[in-house]
Amino acid sequence: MLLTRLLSELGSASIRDGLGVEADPAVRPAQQPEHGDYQLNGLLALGRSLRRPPRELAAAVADRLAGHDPFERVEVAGPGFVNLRLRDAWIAERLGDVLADRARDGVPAVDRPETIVVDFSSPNVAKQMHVGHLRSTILGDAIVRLLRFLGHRVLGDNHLGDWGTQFGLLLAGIKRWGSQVALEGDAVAELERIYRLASEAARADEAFADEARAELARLQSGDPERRAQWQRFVEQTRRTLERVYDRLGVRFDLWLGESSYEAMLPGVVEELLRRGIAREDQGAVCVFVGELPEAPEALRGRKEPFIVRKKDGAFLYSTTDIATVLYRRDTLRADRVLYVVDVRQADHFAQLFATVRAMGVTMRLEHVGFGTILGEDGRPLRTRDGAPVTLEALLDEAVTRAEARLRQAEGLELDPAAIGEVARAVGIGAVKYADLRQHRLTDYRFEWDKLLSFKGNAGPYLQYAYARTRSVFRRGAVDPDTLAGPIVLREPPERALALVLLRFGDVVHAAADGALPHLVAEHLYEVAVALSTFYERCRVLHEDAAVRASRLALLAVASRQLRRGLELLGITAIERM
RNA sequence: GCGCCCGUAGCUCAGCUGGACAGAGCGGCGGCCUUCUAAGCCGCGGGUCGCAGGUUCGACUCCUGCCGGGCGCGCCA
Repeated sequence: MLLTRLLSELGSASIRDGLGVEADPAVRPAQQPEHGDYQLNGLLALGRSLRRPPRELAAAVADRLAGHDPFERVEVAGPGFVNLRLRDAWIAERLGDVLADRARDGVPAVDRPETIVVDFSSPNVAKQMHVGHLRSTILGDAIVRLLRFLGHRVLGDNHLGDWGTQFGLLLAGIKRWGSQVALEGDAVAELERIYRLASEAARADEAFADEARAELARLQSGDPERRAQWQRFVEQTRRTLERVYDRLGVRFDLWLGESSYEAMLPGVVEELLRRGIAREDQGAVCVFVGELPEAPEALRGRKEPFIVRKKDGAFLYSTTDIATVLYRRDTLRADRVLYVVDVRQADHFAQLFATVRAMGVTMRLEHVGFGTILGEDGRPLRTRDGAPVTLEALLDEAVTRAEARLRQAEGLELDPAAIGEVARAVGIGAVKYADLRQHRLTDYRFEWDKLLSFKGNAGPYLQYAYARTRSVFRRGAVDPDTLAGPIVLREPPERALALVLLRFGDVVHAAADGALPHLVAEHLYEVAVALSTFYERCRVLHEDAAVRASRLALLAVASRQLRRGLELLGITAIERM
């Protein structure tokens, strides 16, 4: 159930009946408990446009609203708010519906499913993943899960950087510094080493740079030997990547790297030229995006071009990105594409979108940007020696630290054999939660002690809250899936918990619509807090049958919602900890 | 130079797209384990929402200017 939608519909109908106009009732959860559970703010705005006193309008609407089933109290307050207090029994019944809805936990699917491509993670071949890829991977995965849960056909696509200039450098570098032994060992680390040497050499030594360009030309013209070498790079890299994705629990539907679009590139440039969207300038083919009628405000009048072919004839990632848009439209039949990419690339996407709009592309394209992960010093996260932190090392440290914390915890309900598994779930969950906790656009500070603190708003707290619910079911020897209530709300903590739980549908929809997983994180934290308070004040198992049945049912909804919410964020729920 | 983003409690962050006295976590102070996990709960203290104007019945939210910080801007991705 979407509580806000339900209340909005009642609100709109009451405005229609009472005032004879169509208007958004602007339903919001009440800020203060004295104001009730929900409030209508819409009459204030309406007062202005109708030039009538808002309180008068609010009174008319409150009148129409008052009779309806959900409300215990409807009252006009302040300058023209309508405060709504929901009936305990109504809340309990709706929660009963959620309890019965085992498939969706009360979150309705969207009315109109779409095909949505989510472009995320997208690391480079021949490089290890480092923290720079963490947010795209975690955020992208959560967004995929959210959209998919709402019934969309979602294609998570790992748009690998598997084509381009770096391969010329790599091929030339291998000839010079490659070690067959090392390549058979940790191939990606070796490739990375060679790449570093080669890119340095290319800067210092023109002859070597030429050599690299020649290698690239041979690769791109289909030389079989180089092609085979490249293929090996891709395969070796993919194996290394899969190891990290496995640990993170991340899956893709597609691995269509940049090389997949190679054949389309000449055609893209031709079309742009033919249609007059691009023109040659200083030997390069450029789209002067600032001149396009499709240009957004921020790009209007900009002089810098969007270059789609270099003066040496080579294509760029801009070209590939255009081809990718066309492929996603024509072959994947996407309605929407989400690019989960660092916000610093906002200009690139603005240019890309304006260019493809000029080509007649109408599907929804959205750059889902995100901020930078900062170290404890407030600068972008790096190792002591300035190198980017690899994801593998980061995850290792998270698990190690989690295990150390678990071992020093008192009252552990864990047999030693299970510690490793729980440490993995807690460590990795903590890293993910630290990322998903705040608005994706803000830069955030990565602080080990905070994210693994095991107290306050951190990943382990949510996992702990879930584990506690499971513990009650175990101790009571009840199967939560067979509980049927009925739920009766007796104590304030029960009502507070129930009300929070009823918001889940609204939250999941809002999070999916805005690609804002932090809304789910925030909600789960509220559930956990409400649950802890409930737990503190209300006994469950040692009560008489009716109270016990009701509280177990309430707990079952909370338990499932935590599990579902964590799953939507890609965080493992733990049975015991 | 042009453009984008940010500035909210000592620290880390929310603030639902203008609404009722601005919220949470950490840290500080004080309480609570003979009852289903104290990794918890309850309470207290803490903010001129960078500054100055403007629009509005009403501004953390919208507009303008300034200050401070981050980032992006022809042939890398």
